[in-house]
Amino acid sequence: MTRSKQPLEPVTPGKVGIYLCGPTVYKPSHIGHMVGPVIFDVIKRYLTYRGFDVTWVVNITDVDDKLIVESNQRGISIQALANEMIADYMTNLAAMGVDTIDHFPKATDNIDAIIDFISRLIDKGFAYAADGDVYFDVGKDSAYGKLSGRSLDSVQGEGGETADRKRSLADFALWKSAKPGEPSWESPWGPGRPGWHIECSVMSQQILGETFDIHGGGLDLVFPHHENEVAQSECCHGKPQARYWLHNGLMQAGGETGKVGGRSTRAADAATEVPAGAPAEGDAEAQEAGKLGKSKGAAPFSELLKKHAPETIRFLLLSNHYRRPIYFSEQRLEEIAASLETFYRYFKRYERVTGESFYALDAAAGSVTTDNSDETQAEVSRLRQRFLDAMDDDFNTGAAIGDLFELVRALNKYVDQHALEAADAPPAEKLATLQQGTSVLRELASILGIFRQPVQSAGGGDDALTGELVALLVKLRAEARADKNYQLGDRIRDGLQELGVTLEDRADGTEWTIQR
RNA sequence: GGCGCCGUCGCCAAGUGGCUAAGGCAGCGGAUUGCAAAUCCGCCAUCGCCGGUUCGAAUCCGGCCGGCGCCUCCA
Repeated sequence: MTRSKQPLEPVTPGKVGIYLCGPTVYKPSHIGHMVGPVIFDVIKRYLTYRGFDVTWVVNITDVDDKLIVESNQRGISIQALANEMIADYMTNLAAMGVDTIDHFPKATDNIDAIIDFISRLIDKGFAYAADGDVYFDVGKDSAYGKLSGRSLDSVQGEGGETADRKRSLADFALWKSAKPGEPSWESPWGPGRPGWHIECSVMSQQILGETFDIHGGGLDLVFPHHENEVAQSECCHGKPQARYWLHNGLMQAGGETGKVGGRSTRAADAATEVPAGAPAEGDAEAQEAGKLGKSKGAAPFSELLKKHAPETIRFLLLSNHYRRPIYFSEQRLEEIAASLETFYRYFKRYERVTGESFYALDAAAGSVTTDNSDETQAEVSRLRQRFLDAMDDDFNTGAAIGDLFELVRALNKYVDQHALEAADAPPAEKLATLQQGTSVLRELASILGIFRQPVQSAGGGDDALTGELVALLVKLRAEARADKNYQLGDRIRDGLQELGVTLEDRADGTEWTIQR
């Protein structure tokens, strides 16, 4: 509520309760729906790493006008629709590596509690029933508007057919009476269903308590959703609902060049200089910038997953500070994928040198950095500390990732300096230093929830035959080179390169990778 | 119109009063390599514009320009 960073002081020392507003399950999720979960997954991982006992709740809103409309259009029940979209959401979360959510409460599982909650608000005079509807009376809440920073008279409120039942247009529905054919539950005010905001007030309180620590959601939810939620909760029990509010920036659909909106006026300038109808049009969809959402028709997340590795998408979401908007484009994802190769190549290199898989390293073992007499060890512990400082500063994952790149460079340098890759039997203490430094990388990466599993092996081809064919060409090239027939060898290599196969000659043979 | 956010290297992106303005992608030079690839080393920005506060500002204040979000469903 202070609109500033504050030190974390949990309600209960050592424990942290987090509530993140989840999806209304009426359509397949798009990439925007993954932003909050990925960010809070990292937040939970970090707080857990720091020794807190964290409980994280993500609600599922499975009854709402939008579900009714969509289910009618498709001719299925809202339960069937909800189940289908929940399954889609869960699949997408799993792909993103978000597996730290403790509770997924559903609105329809908590109707009784919602009715109780509304009754209490009526009893306290903060809400009133009208023709089967129940509305929250914003005029009774002197604090209304404190979260989003707006004054009551600046709130328009929704008009429409219910306008005449409300005391003020800014009042919002806690309970909506059912029209014929609509799903409904019995209540003291007649058959109906919950309004949009009430489920979050109720379910957060049920699981995390009246006052909990962190409430999150997209920036677009600040008003009216969170404003109304705070109003309901705090009028109901008279205590603060959440101690800290974290709102993530929204995903912006970017153009092909990655230049979006205000990031560069040059694109706009150039456009005005170009005669209408000339080049620039290209791909109208890609030129458009703005928030993703149903109005923009963002692609289902499952489609995106077909084209890009999950880890690439996760990395994109963590590559800047969570409060800032994320500019999304195909080109951006390709750049991210290219930068990730630096890590993947190091992991393979580490395995060549030590015979041990990076992924087998113990993520918890990285913390022991005692000997700083060695230059590399000193650098590793310096970067580790900088990473943790960045995370302490409002979960600055963008800065933290920068430290990861510096860390991998320090480790590559160490391998180079001591020629560990060339040596038949590298000195044990050198290997120990390398292993120690690499386990720090593993430790820090696990906080971000990245590099947890090997990505599909970069060797190997689309199918077995491709792999065998490449292997055959590599063998032929090796024979040509053995005969000093470099011309033929290079022709094979260049030809493969044109097909997207890159060869790397090493002391112990030739390694190859396919870019797709 | 009201409320809020933002403008840092070709692109992405840290930094919000004082070390040489992180890091990535792209690019250039070098080491290495038969040549490459990979790796390492080096080079590559005075922070939208104007004015002010200050010993000192990308960082604070004011104005301007540009962009975005919310005010109606949206993570």
